[in-house]
This record gives sequence, C-alpha cells and structure tokens, in this order.
Amino acid sequence: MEKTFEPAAVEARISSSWEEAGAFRAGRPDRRAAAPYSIVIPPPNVTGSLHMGHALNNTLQDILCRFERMRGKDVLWQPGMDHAGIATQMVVERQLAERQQPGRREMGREAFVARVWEWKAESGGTIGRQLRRLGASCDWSRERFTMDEGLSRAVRKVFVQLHRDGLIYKDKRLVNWDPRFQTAISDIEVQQVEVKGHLWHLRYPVADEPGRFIVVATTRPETMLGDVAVAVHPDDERYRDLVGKDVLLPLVGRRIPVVADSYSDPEKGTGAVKITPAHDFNDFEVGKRHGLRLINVLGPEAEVRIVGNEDFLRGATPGPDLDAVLALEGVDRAKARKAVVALLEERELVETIEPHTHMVPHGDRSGVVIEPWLTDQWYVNVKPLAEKALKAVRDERTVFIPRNWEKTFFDWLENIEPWCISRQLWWGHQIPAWYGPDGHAFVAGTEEEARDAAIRHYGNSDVTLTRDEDVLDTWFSSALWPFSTLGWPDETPELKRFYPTSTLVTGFDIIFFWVARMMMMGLHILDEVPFRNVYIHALVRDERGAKMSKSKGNVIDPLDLVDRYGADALRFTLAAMAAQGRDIKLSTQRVEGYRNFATKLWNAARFAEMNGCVRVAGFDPADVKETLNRWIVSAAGRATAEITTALEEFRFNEAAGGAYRFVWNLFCDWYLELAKPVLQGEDGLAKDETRATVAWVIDEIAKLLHPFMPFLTEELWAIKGAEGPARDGLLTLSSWPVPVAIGGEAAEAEIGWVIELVSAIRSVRSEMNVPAGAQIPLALVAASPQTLERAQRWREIVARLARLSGIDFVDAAPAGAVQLIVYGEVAALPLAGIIDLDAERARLKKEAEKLVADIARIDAKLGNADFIARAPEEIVDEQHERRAEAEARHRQIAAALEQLAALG
RNA sequence: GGGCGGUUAGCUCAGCUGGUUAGAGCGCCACGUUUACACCGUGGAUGUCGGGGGUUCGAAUCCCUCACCGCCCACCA
Repeated sequence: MEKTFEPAAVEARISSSWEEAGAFRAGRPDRRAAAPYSIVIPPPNVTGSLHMGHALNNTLQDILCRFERMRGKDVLWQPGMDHAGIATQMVVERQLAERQQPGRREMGREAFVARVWEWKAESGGTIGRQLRRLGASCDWSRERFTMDEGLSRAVRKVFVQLHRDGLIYKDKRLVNWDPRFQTAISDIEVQQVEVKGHLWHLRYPVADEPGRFIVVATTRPETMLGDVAVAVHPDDERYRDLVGKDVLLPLVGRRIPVVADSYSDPEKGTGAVKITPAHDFNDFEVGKRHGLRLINVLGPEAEVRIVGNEDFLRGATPGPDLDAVLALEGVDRAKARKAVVALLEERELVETIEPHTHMVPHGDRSGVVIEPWLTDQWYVNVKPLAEKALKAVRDERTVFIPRNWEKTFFDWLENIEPWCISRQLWWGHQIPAWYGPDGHAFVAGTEEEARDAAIRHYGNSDVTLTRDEDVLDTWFSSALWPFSTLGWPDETPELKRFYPTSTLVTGFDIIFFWVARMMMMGLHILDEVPFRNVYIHALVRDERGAKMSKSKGNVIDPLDLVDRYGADALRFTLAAMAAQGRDIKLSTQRVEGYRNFATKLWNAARFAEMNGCVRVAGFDPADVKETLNRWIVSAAGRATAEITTALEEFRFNEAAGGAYRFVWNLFCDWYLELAKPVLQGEDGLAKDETRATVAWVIDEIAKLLHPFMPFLTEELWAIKGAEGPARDGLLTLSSWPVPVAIGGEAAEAEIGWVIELVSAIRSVRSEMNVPAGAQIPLALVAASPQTLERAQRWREIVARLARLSGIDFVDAAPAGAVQLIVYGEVAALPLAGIIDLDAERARLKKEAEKLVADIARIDAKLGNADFIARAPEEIVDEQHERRAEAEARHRQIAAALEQLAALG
C-alpha cells in the first residue's frame, strides 16, 4: 500500500467497478424478496452544474441509500433532470446571440425547440457526471428527464384530469408579469425586495370646484395614466364630502370618481389613494367592488402603450396635455415615471416628494421588477388539493424531519392562492388545449381527442383547431416526479413497488415550489402520499449567511474540493456538519481535516498489512479470548449501534462523529497501540487472534464508513479482500454490521485501567518536564490483587506506552515520588532529584482544591432534602458514589502532600 | 406586521427527550522517544453556555422577556 490514499487515482476506477457490477440497480435479482427503499432525486436543472447545495443534498441521499442497500433492502435512487423552462430557454438564446445566429423568433418555434434538444444532447449531461464523481449511487439506468415522452404523457394526463375535475381553468385577471422574459410567473416566483424609492404626493383637481385638490400619495406615478378613481376610507372625515364627486385626472383630463372603500387606510399616505385596477392587485379588487373600468396603459415590456387604446382615450380630454402624454408611447416605465412627474411638476400638481423605502416585487430569475398585468392564463385551483396535503401531514402519513418545518408547510397551504401554471415560453410542456374558431377550448391528451371533442361540440367535422401557444410552469412536471419517473400512467411494477417513496431529501427553499406540490399531486392523482419522510436540510451559505447563487458570484465549487481532497473528504465534511436545523458554512480546513482522517484510516490498514493482519476463515468475533480483542469487539459493537441509530434518525452529524471517534480515538489511538507488542512479539495464539481481530475490525470500519466515504472504503475492501479467504463482491453490496454480543464489561474495565494509567503517567511526565526519551520506573503502591494481576499482564505495554524502565510493587510510596491515583489506587513515580518539589506540591494542591470543591458541591446536593426526596434514585446513588470517589482521592492526595511536607 | 432559526473556547460548530467535571475540529503553546501515519504522536491553556427574570431538588438544555444577527412570509399607497 502507498503511504497515503490518492483519491484521484482510485475514484474513477471504483466508480466504474460499481457501474459494471450494476451495483446500484433497483430490482437486482438478489433483492427480489427484500423490502423496497426508494428516494427520488430532486432533479437538478438540465442547465445546472454541481454546486455546494447539490453536493450536500446528494451526499445525504447517498448516505441513506447506501446504508439501506447494505441493510439488504432493494434500493431505488431515482435520478433525473428537470427541463427548467426559463433557464434553459435563456441559455440557448444567449448561445444563439453569441454565435450571431438567427434568434428564437426568427427561427420559429419548431426549429428553436429542436435547437434546445440539440443543446441538451450536447451539454445537458454535465451534472450527472458530476454526481457520479461525488459517488452518488443512483440507478443511472433509470435516468429520466421531465420532457421525456413518458413524463410528458404524465403531464398531459394530469392536466386533462385536473381540467375534467374542474381544478384547472382559464381566467383573465392580473398576473405577475415578468417584462424581461415576457411571461407570467407564479406568486412564489416573485421575491419582495426592499427598494429605496420615493413617495410622490400628487394633486388631483376636484371637478367643478376650481382651486380645490385632493392629494394622493403614490410610489408609481406613471400608472396614474390608468387611474379610474380615487379611494378614501368611508369614515375619513377629511374626505367625506368628496365621496361621490369626480376629480379630473391630471394630464389625461378624464373625470374619475372619488369612491369610499375601506381598503384606503387613513394612516397611510394622505389617506386618499389613486386606483389603477389594471396595474395593481389591490386596486383590481377595489375596481371590482365599485364596478370600475380597467385601463391598461402598459405593454408586455412594461412600456407605455396608449396610442389607439380606446379604453384609455375614452373620456380623455384632447389638448396639449394629452398630446404630451401620448408622446410617451413606447417609453419604458422608468423613463415614463420621470416624464410623468416632470409634466405634473410643470403644472404644479406635485405637492411633495418624500424618500420612501418599500418592498417591490421582483422576478426571482430575471431580477427585474414584476408588473401586475392583465392577461389570460391557466390556473390550478389548488385549495382542495391543499386540504388533502394538509391532512396527510396532520395524520402523520408524511412526516417532516425536523418537525418544525411542518408549520411552514401548514401556513403556506392554509393560505394558498390559485397557481398560475401557463408560461409564455417555448421550452416546456405545451398546454394540451386546442381552440375552435370561436375561441372555445378543447382540453385533451392528444390533438385527435381534441378534434373529436370539437366535432361533437360544433356538430361539424370541418373545424380548424389551433393549439394553445403556452407551456406549463416547470414545477408542474416536477410535481409529478415521484410517480411519473416510475412509469405512471402505466401501471408498472416499479410504481407498485416503490411508490410511495421512502424519504425525500431536500432543502427548505423548495418546500413550496416542490414538496407541497408533489404532496398535492400525489394525493390527488394516486390517492397516496408521495413519500413517508421529508428530510429538510439546511442550505449551504456563504460566509455572510447569504444563499449561494451564480448571480451573486459567491459560489464555492464542490468539484474543486473533490479534486483537492477527494470526494470522500468532502462528503464526510458535509455529513459531519449536517446537524438538523442549522445552516452550513463550509470551511476548507474542515475538509482538510477529514482528508487527514481518511489518511489515518488508510495508514491503519497499511499497518495491518505490514503486520500480517489477514482475514481468517471462520473467524468469530464473539469468540475472541484476548482481553484487548474482547475490548475492541465490544467497542465496535457500541459504535455500530450508535451509528445505526443515528442514521435511522437522520442525525448524520452524529453518525459521522461516532465513526470518526471510533476509528481515530479508539481503534488507532489505543487498540493498535496496545496491540503492537503482541503483533510484533512472538508467534502464538494471542498473536494469531489479534491479527485476525485487526483484520475483522478494519472490515467493520469499512462497512460503517462506507455510506460516508464510499471510495476509500471500497478500495480498502478490495485490498483486504485480496488477502485471506476468498471474498467476492463489492463492499457496497455487503451487509451492514450488527453489534457482536460479547459481554465485554470485564475487558472494558481492564483496558480502561490501562488507558487511565498510561494517560496519567504521560500527563505527569509532561507536566514535570521529564525528558521524552527518559525511561523512569513506576511503583504501584499497596496494589490490590486485581491491580497486581493487571499490572503483570500489561507490564510490557504500559512500559512501552508510558516510557517506563520497569514496574515495581511497594507497600508505601517512596519519599519524594510523584503520586498518581488510578482506579482508586496510588501509583508512584520516584522522580526524586529530577522533579521540582514545589511544582509537585502546587500540582497536588491544585487537585486537592478541586476535589474539595467537588465534594462541597456534592454535599450541597445531598444535604438538600428536596433533592433526596425528588430526584430519581439512580441520580442520588450516583452522587453518593462520586462523593466517595472524590473523598478517597482527596485522602490520597492529602497523604502525598503530607509526605512532601515532611521532606521540607 | 407575522413566522422560523441563531447567539456555547481565538475561529467553525456539536451538545437529541433537563441530572457532565460543558465537548469536537482547526488554531495556539510545549515536547517529540516508538520503522502505520508529520495529512502524525504526547501533553497543555482558553468558556460569567448573549443579558435579565422564572419553573425545577437540579437549567447550556424548559418558560417569559430584552438585545443583537440571519432567513421566510405578507397587498399596503
């Protein structure tokens, strides 16, 4: 074996050995009778490349999958990608522009979509390859894409069904319009961003009362062109007499009414608010209540569009003011704002302009200000679906881990609004609706079905149908992912076996986008939850706590860390830091530390190799005789139990920590050190057993660590497999360890004594500045028979680890010796002449003081009648024991101090 | 405005259902004998567990409150 583990050299080879063996295939012949376990991957965008969030998300999924696979389950980790409508369309459009090729509109829809597929074939596989580098044990043979024929069929079928159920409908109302992408987006794709702006106070002249104004406050003066009313609160004394009167809309010259509506808040602004139903969600509602017109004054790019607009012109007053307004045709909203304000200022209709900070809606992908815009769109009435999802979680048919995310889930679903699912894009699932000449929509799975329906509807076989141009929100197809990937609407064996899936692993940022919608669709379409558990992990954030994103440029590249430290080190780091409910701020030092851990284990294996620790056929760990071996078998069992429980409960950090401590602090630091004299000593039964035990423990470690560090452990398995009895198969398909029943209490006590003795001696040596190379004698004072026996047995080892020249047995501590107390008995290091008596006095005094304090604290507890009466018995007993121990120890320290005092 | 989370060693963080002598890694200091490992070994120092109150025999842990930090949600001119 080389001196260090070289991930780069090994990872690719191990990956292909897994692939060749079909190790990750669901439904392997050897698992036919096994229980199923399934996870669907949160499908990364086809445009994506692996970022830290993916690395965390997939590491955790892989840990679960490998763990369950080793526990014998038939595991399906379903991989795939999302077509990511907007993102992908943009990438291809940008590419066309860069290459100075014809743009999307010039190409036409069909050619453009074909071009996107081409792009997907060339560049869409990046993230899959990156996930493989991370070690993701997906069943790659089952990879799916949301625009595959099968998944597209599922999308159409669900759309038709929801339409038939009356849950999908078309409506003309205000939507969140993204002027950059020129498409509608859903509510949750809108992000409120705090913006420093202004509040303009505008004077609207009261009609027929020259010189009188009503002042409205607005953050969006440009929309005044579409004003149809001014609203005041019905109880607002200031404006009571104006209600029912008209005001003259400045510049436009239209008469608009003053209406009383409780929407108007007397506390806000001037208490009078301009009403623009076509460009504001609240105003839209006010308009409906008062039967007001909608006047759209903006175009799809949020530019002014009024020329020839009859709604706008109706009631407008021709003249120079109106001409100045009409000159704004085609002007962008920001420029139009300035222009409108300037025109108003010229006419002395701006009273004040205040600085004003407020939340402004932005498109989460485009980053531009969203415009409420009146269009026809398709909606899902999600309310009834949400009810089912809420009930399923309340009934614990699906459980969130950690539990507190359920509140977020409930709050959102309880207040859910219709979901706008149509997008004015080309890349995506085109809506399966066809329109007749009169605009009647026929929703059907295929054009033929739509035609049949049209023929029935019109009673005429000669109808021209045109398909709806729009595509569906990407999340519509993602919502079907847990069953569409399993073959639905066909009744496939996979669907039957793996749905509902076992666990969903995802970040909290897509609980609304994805988790809630999968719940709704799964329950509505299949009448069954899509997953039993939802493990919500933290986000990997940058050092300022901001979400990592490409646009912010604060992304750390996980593959860079894989290149430098290996996939195992990165994976282990992420797992070790994945404490529930806390964000992860990744530090390179930490990754380096776990790379060192990998090297440590590697070297332990190398040591085993150098010492002929080869696996032995028929070795039974429950049957080992040597105390040291009984001890490590017992400790391995405890580690196994700890790691298993932690993984079952999704406590990844504790599982990783448990494995780390066992490997480094027990196996390497103590077991191997204590085993050295045996391994390097004379041949015999003890040596044979120890060698076999070492080999066995390394195998156990490889298994326990495999979910976290699959490459290193698989490599070790292969190397160790080459020695000893024949072993076929991969570690990844071997069985998860179970604790060995060995009853190791006696061994624990004895090895505990050795460890404590050695540690105590080392500590004193260091404190007393005994040269590291110096061998000093140890005297056990008035040793009990048990100690005597132990000391005989461990003499050589203790001497070696504590650098002793020998161990003597004496009745009383030699004068001037340093005294240690181990397991209640005194051990003396006769260092007279070497040590500084004052220093030793100080050391003992310090310890004595600490013991006195401990005793006092325990006495305070035990003196408390309430404590005795109310604390559980074992807690009280424990305090008594501790007191006795401290007391005994204190007596011995005091004696040692006295002896020193006698020396002067 | 509502909700969630955080505040523990110089740094990054564990500490699950209240009972430890409050831990880890990194960093720091000292020393390095021993052919697994210097990506190492041995020893060591550092904490009023954000402040204040409460519940309890007992609180880093539960409750209230305040402060600061972060995130999510919300239609307020």
